[in-house]
Amino acid sequence: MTYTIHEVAEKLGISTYSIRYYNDHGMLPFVQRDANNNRIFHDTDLEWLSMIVCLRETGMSVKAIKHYQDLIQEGDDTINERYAMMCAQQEQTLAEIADLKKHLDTINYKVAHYASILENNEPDSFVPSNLRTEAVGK
Amino acid sequence: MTYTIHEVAEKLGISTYSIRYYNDHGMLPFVQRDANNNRIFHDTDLEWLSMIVCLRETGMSVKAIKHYQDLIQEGDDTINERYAMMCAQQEQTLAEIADLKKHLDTINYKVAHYASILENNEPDSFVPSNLRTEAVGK
DNA sequence: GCAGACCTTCGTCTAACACGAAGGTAAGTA
DNA sequence: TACTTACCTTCGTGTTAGACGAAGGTCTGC
Repeated sequence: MTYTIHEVAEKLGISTYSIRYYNDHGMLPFVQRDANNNRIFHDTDLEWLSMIVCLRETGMSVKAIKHYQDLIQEGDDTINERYAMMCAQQEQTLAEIADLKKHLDTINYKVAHYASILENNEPDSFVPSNLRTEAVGK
Repeated sequence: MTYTIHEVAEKLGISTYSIRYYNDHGMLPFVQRDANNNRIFHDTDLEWLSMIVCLRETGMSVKAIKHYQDLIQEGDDTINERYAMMCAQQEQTLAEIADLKKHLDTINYKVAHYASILENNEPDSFVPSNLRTEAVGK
């Protein structure tokens, strides 16, 4: 089973630009070409790509992902470093989720604030209207 | 109580570059200057900045934040649009948290995988060692 | 035998900063 | 007074991770 770059893009929810970018930067070294030089992707490539997407979306840089992939290719001696990388990524992702939840609270507050104004038909000028009261809404 | 740009940067965990960038792009229109033309920040500026940080970290573009701020300055007629913006942001943030949690599962799997290899002193070559088995680790 | 739909590579453009350089000002100190 | 240190400013370029258009090749269907 093989896929075109467009099929892969759709399957993984990323752009063809990104896929070429990853390929050009050595992050997909096994992608084959057909007689017309078109990239052809196998399921294993898809798996790798989805790992790349996972790492990118959790904030790992392209450079670091490339390094991680190089480590894998170097073999068993690099398992310690790979382990460290994934631990760091785990921690960072947990921290980001926590951050987002905090920010979500602020946004929830804003939504409720506006909803109550709209419901009660209370104009904002009910409260002295200036930017200050708007800013964080504590 | 006023603050220097460095104090604000430290307080909010962002760079002075970012603060100047936001200021230069009209997102902090009330920041005053001292006799030497240095920016001086008040608590209300801090509140605004922390709202900017919240929106940026939940993925709103600088341009959209500027627009939101313009809406606030335009007054009560824009509450509907502001409400819509915050609702969209709320939804997007919820989606991103969900995404991150999914990715975290994948990373957790990797961490456990490496941990078990290191604990049992099992070399990776125990399993036919190639990139494929590494990729997602399902 | 040509249009349309793909594909490629190449090159420029963008957002949101990051950072260095050049130069001004203020405070501490020898 | 002169000098150093430590800020600040503006200006301009560099970076990351793509997004996108243009030019041109190739396959397919009519």
